[in-house]
Amino acid sequence: MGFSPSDLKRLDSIVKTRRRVKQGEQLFSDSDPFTSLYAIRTGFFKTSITADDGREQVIGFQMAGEIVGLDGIMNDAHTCNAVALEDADVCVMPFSNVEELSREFPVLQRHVHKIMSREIVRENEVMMLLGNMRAEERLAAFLLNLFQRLHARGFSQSEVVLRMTREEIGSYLGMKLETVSRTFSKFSDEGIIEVKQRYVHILNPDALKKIFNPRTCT
Amino acid sequence: MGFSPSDLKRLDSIVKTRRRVKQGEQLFSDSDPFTSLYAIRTGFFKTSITADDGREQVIGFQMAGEIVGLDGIMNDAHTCNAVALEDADVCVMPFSNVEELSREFPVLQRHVHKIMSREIVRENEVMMLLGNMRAEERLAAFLLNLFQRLHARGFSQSEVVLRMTREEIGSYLGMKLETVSRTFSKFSDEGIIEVKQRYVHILNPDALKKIFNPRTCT
DNA sequence: CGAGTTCTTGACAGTGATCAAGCGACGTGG
DNA sequence: CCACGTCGCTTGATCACTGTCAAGAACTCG
Repeated sequence: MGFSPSDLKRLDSIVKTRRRVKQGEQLFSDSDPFTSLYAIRTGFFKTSITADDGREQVIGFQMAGEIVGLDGIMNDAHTCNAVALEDADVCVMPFSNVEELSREFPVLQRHVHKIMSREIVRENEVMMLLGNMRAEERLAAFLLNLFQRLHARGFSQSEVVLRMTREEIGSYLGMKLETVSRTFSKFSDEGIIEVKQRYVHILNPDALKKIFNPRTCT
Repeated sequence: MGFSPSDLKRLDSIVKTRRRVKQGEQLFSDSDPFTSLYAIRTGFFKTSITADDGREQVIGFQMAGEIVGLDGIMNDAHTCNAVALEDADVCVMPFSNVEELSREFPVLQRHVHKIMSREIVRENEVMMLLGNMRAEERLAAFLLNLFQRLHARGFSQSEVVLRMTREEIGSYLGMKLETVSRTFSKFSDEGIIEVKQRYVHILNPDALKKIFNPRTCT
């Protein structure tokens, strides 16, 4: 990409610190001081915020290649929690280094901006889900998105063992765990998927797409 | 702030282009090429996305001092629409200039990052609203947020003439316009607010806070 | 002043929440 | 290796909140 060896060495310094996070452990939590962004190398995370009265809202599920911690930049303190849903390995990227190198390498600068913009656009889409869609549409969208991301990482596009509970899916999608369970069962009865606890097998992806977006997928 | 006159001149160049947007007109729309961020000088905007089947989701309402267009960075194309809800005046900030000057002035760079992070955090909060809250809580949160922002800009903290319709409020909050109207009426019956069409007068802000967050405001 | 838009309100219906019970899977320790 | 306890999942019955449909009132703007 046109970098000199010394450039590459400096760029590499950003990702040299690693941190392991065991399943169930927090990578960071609400009100922790913000120092770094984290690039997920392996593993699976959920991020969530907690209201004063204790209600939890899952903000997203993150997997290898994705970045967490962007929420902390604003106030130099994190505003959400990141918990590993399976043993994970992350690159710790001190944000001051990221900023320093961004000033030097426009390609990196652009990349950082795109990552933040992508997160904004992703959340816009979630708002559409939560504001306009019904339970079946939400779960269909969730499954399609999850499988698409897994497939991009070389996993099967039709089978998965979920890392999150029904309750966590429900929190993300703005519905109760019972409704998640019932909707899974409904899809199963209709032959669209096969479900057994955490195991999910997509039998008819087109049917899911049709549920997600009735108009365009006729 | 320690800038030389020539620095200031260059920084100023970022905000020299102005654009007027009349009520009802679009500042940009979905799939427009992305070139610039826009800083609102005066006026009031809504941003929204439209699903393939036509359903609209209002993403946010923006007022003086706020930045719109961040969604476009990701793909060099906008992914939402920005419509003026009252005559507006914006600074057009070509994003390539913003990036160039960010490389030169760390203070500006940090500022840009914070703006993007703030937008991410704001959307996290909206997800909490949409995923966990009931109609009354959503509307209370909406009013408190709106008045807080207006007050920070020197407007009354108790009276406002809304710029948006019931339908737009409903879209933002994930509820139907009738529910918005009924909830306004309910607050009015309870003596918490006075409403007449677009005019809203907060009589009892503490009651609103209690509705928004029952636990902490007892 | 009149047409069209926006808002309010009522009656009713439906989706999803709540409450409750039982089942299944998994892990730990005897 | 099996028994048991815990946690997560499924399913049923009922209920409440909000959506839908409808009509009329209030307001806005040409």
